[in-house]
Amino acid sequence: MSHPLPPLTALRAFESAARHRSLKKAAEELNVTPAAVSHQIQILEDMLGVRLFRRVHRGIELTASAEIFFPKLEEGFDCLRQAVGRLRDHRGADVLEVGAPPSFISNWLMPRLHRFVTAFPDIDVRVSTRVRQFPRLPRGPRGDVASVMGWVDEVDVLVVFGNGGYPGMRVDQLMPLTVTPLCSPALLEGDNPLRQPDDLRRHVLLHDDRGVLYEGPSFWDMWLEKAGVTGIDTSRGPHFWHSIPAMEAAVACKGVVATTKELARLDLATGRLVAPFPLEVRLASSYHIVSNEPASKREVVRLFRDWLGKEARTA
Amino acid sequence: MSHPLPPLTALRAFESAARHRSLKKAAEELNVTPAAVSHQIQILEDMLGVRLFRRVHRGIELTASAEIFFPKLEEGFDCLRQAVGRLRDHRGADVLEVGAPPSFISNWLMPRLHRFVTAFPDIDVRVSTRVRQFPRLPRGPRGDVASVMGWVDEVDVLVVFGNGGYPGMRVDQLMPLTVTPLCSPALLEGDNPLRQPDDLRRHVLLHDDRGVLYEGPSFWDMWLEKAGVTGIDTSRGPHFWHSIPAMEAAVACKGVVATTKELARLDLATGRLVAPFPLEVRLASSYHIVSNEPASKREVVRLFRDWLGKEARTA
DNA sequence: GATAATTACGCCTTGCGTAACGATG
DNA sequence: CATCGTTACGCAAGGCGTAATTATC
Repeated sequence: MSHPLPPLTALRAFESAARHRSLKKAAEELNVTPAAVSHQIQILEDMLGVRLFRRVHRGIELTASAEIFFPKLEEGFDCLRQAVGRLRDHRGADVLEVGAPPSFISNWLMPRLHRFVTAFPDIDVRVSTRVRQFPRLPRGPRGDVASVMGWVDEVDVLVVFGNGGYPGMRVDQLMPLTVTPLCSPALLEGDNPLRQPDDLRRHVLLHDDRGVLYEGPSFWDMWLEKAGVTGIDTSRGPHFWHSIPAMEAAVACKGVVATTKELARLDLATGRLVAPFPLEVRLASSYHIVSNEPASKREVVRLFRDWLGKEARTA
Repeated sequence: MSHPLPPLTALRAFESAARHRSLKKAAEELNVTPAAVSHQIQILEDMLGVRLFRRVHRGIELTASAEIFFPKLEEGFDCLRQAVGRLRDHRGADVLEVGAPPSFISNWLMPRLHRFVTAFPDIDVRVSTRVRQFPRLPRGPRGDVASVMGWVDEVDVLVVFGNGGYPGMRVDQLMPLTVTPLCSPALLEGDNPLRQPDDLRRHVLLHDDRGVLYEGPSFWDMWLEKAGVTGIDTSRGPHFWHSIPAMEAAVACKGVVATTKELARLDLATGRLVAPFPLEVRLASSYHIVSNEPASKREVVRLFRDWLGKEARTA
């Protein structure tokens, strides 16, 4: 324990040579010349003060010391190989771990992912998510950054909503986002039909609070200001930290939600939701593709990043 | 298996840093600077394409990948440390394994070894022996060399009888040997008292065949020729491959043995044997201290070799 | 401001290849 | 004489140190 290990390259050379009972085969395994292996083993013999191989005829034999030495050594290197193998299985050349918020996954990624899987059938895509615990994080960009930094190392690619300022990371903007009111088509008719923005004062406002949490102003305030509507009390109505329950409430005719149109693509297509007004407000924040520096260079990560960008442009 | 391991120094740096949860402590353990450890870990992160440490506050945290990676890695390096430890226990800095023929051990080494042990109480001396299987070995120097080469790597120091020509070995002559007839004191009197060499023709000749096996001429032929005695049939009498049974036969009054006086020191001192004639014949072969090259440099080996030489000169 | 980690730069050791040599069946 | 291991020599890269820098409490 207290003694430092002998040079590791020498140990590796010996382990391989002892396993193969041949310097030549060890040299092949290690992709070096037999001379290099021979040299390493002599270094080891000198450092340990023990002869390890008996040079005999055509090849080598283990000495008694080597017989004592070798088994644990082989076991050790087996462990190292296993350790690397585990990592390769978990985060291997053909394994891609993607992290994203639940709303992005269910409303944007999943409807498209089959195309990536079809295009690259050898890549094992694993999608994981985290529900952000907003109360525990500081609001605004600070909390955003802290959350990303604590997550990005656990995956290969992260898709996050934010301003993109993640130091030391490879960051690509995926797509800008636009906010507009959305509601059930039932609200377009009935007692208080939604015809113009001013009609909103007679409806329940559902609040997707991501605006407040990430940007400062709420989505409703942003949109109503652009729409030139005044005199509406935006403190009314239920608040949601995440977009999915906010949109579900809208689908259930509980009111009108101001949220990102891009995440409602499916509900809009199927008619569960409609956008009653053409005005859309571009957000300062947007979705970003984030990877840490080592991961960003991996082939699978590059492929997926490119594919995400192409999907965002074409759809 | 098929993939080569990442650089081992990088693996070692990571293992140490992950175990200590600190680059600084790892640097201390590895006797390098924190900068070196940091560099190694970045190399590893780049090669694996995975971030391993989350840089946080004062220190580091393991990422999920590192948590998967680390345990087997630690186990692996533990095995390497154990492997080296076993070797150190078996052939450690304070362990000295001595090999010698049985006759040398019981008749020369053991009576003196207590002085070495007293002088160097921290050195754990382990004496081992091999009974040479003469029928299986070619006679003369060739068999001698083959036997030594197959033994010297299993011990730290070998004391052997021979001509000293062991290629690639560190060889020191321990002491020259002289041959003279030895017999029980009972034979000096009685019916056929041994007064002069010529009296030998009326006694049984016991043959210590090491002369034939190592040098060519038998001990009896050598001695009788020097003594100027002719007409004695040296084919008479029992032959022994090893000196101990030959000397035991002499002690038991079975006859007169021509053997190396130096190995009979104890029996001569206690009077179990006597040397009836002053003539002693110097052998060409002698005892040599032999070590392989790595072992010969070890401190304990150097000490023991010097001690052997001093003992041989003073006694 | 103190501690720990990272970066930049340069040195020097280490590991390796080539090629000639040695041993052995 | 064919094969495998060793030796000699020299190059190139990897590993490391020093010192300045960054980050975080």
